Amino acid sequence: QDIIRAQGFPLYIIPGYEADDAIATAAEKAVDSGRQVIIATGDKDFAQLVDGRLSLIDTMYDKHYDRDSVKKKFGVYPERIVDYLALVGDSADNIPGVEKVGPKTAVKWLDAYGDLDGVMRNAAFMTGKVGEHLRKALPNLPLYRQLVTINRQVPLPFEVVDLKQGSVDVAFLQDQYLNLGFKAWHKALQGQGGYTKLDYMLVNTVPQCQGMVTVLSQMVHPICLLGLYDDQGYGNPVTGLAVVVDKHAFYLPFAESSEGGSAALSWEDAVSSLAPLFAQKSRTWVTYGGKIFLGKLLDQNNYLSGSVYDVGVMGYVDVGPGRLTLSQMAMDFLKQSIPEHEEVFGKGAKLRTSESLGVEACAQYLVGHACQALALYTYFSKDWKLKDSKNTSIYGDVEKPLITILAKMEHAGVMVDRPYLESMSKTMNSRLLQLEEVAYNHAGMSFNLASPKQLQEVLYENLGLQILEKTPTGQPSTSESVLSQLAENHPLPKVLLEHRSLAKLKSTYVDALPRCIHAKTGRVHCSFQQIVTATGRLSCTDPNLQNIPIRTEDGRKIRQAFIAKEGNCLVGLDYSQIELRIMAHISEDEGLLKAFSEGQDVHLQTASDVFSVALNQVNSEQRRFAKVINFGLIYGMSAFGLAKQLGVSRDQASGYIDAYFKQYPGVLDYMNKTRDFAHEHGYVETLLGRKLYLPDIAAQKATVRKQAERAAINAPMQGTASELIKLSMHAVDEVLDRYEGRANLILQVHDELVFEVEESVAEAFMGQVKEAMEGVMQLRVPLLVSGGLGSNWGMLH
DNA sequence: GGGCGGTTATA
DNA sequence: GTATAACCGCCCG
Repeated sequence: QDIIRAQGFPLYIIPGYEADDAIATAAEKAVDSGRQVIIATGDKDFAQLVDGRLSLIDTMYDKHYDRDSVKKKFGVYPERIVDYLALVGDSADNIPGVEKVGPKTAVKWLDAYGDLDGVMRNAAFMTGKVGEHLRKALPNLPLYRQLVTINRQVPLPFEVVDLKQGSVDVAFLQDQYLNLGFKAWHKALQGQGGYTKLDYMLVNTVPQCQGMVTVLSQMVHPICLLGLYDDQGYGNPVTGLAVVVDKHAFYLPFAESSEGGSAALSWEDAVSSLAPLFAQKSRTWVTYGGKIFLGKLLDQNNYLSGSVYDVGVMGYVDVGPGRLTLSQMAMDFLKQSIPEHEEVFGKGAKLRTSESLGVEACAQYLVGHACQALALYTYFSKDWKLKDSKNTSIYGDVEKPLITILAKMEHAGVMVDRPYLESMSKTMNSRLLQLEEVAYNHAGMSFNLASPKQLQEVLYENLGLQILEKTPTGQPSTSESVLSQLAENHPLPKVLLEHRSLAKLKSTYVDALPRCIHAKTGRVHCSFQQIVTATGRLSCTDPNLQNIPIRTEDGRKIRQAFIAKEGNCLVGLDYSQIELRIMAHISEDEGLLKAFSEGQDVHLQTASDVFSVALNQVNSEQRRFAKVINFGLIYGMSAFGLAKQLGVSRDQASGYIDAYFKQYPGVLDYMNKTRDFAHEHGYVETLLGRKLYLPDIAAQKATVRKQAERAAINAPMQGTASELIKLSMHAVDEVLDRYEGRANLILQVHDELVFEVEESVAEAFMGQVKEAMEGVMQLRVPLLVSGGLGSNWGMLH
């Protein structure tokens, strides 16, 4: 409403009346005062108002309606429209009309009998089904006609002259459009009416490319490189490249291949021409999502020797995840409008290829984005401290060196045993069919076991089992924890549990992984995401190799499908209790520090302290409880949550927590201080100074706020752990250099690194990596790394 | 075909 | 009780 007023349009709200009626009344007044009136609407009801002085315009379809065109469109003149609508009905207004009567019948009747009254008088003579329907609707037809008739007796609080457009409040609109992200309107307000055409040089031959390189090599400015891909997945071609430096912009469209003497430029030729530039050690490169580009260079045995500034990663370090597309950052930080990839290329089934879009459109898109990337680099470099108070830079020291490492990992890929998984799939399939049969027998009917909706009917309506938990939407839950409890009273839930876990393993891993094996390399190349998590962790997609099963026996078999190439083995090293050690370090709690420095089993030590028994007197249940408490603390748990997890009363759980904090007061102090800090600042910090923002920390709703408080307690520990392993990846990268290709880092799983190493050097390598990982940070507690090696990933621990 | 809820795999 | 990604069914247009 504010925007409508600021646009200079008078806005009237007349309580108790429909807008249709107010519009019609105003229109009639205007006609009476001798004016020609046009109503802009898509609503067909208005056709009843049309006469010589009043017409309609449907802006959605760019159509104009006068008397004759109303007759042409509906088959009747405006004065019969209400009769017509009463017969046909109007779903938008909830008028049913006469059943089975559509435009054809209505027009036929109205032509034959003049008007609705005529039709009604002759209802008795109508033959067939429609005749019956008409007679059935007869009593209601006058009401329908009344309902579709627009009321022209609305008391208007204005005169026709008041409807003139007033002045436009440009400043207000500019501000609102910017805040609301109405980019096109914002741009239109600047009087530019769309995106500015950019000047760039088209580079589509090898000599032109060499010419460009000659120009660029003499310039010292940062160069922005932005690749274009129809599909960002591993192994897909680069379809275009924008090169922007200072005031110069180039666009290189890539032809499939330049073999056979074609003059067109191929990606391979471009890399060869650009190689001298890539080799410059002092060059600053600016990118967005540059990891993909680095991967493409690795395919060509090439890489960037200079510094890589990825504005996506810089944005992530500065403001955290979310709103990190170039388009969003350009708007948020630079107040500049460029289109999203989706706006130009579409999405889903309607995704367009760069070829179908054409070189000019791709060039406009990519060069525009490259210009903004360069501007964002400038913005982050001056406005944003590359060095902070702790003399470390999250971007420069943690994230920047990681980009190349991630590109190398993805490029290396992982070997997966296809025949092994395919045979496992068959075994699982027959077991699933068996379970299905058994389940149908227990249920007394067949149904889709994978449908929670159908399952819920079977369990709670047909079998009458007790509803123990509800889903967030209020439906009775059929989750694992519920089914486990129900299994004590009925045989079906146990069968479902086995079916569920087996089906999950089969669809997510056993069947999916072979489909991920790349045709050219014979390996699986996942994608590590560097700018998505709230804590600084990496995530992994396409496929996610950070959630490969390990806990169950069946699950572990899937790990065995991850193997090493001929003559190599897999080496895995992981930090033990890393987050708990970080908590000990940050909180400086004496008891916890002591537990770790003495090299104790920390859960055993906790159990001994909390339950006041000697170390050698702790029983297995006490140790299990202590372990749950230790984990719970890292997650900011409450007595309620602990009780649920342990299956004890809330009071008992509360007692354990009290006993814990009494033994480890420094931990309690840390929790309180962290929560307070989060409330005061809206963020918390990792050990290296990364700010982790908590937008919900001041929420009105207690549940939302409490959740943010728990996240605040967890974030410094999870975040610091993520930094620690990132630093260890840098350290390990140097070890890898010494092995000259005989060892490669292939996976990172939050506290674990997995390598593929030549068997002959594996033992020695493992020792060096362990040392590098343990020495990556000096904390108040020692860092302990345990490792293992074997022919597959299932054998490493 | 796309989006969402329910569920489950990992650290 | 923290942090993720992916699968399936279901519902919508």
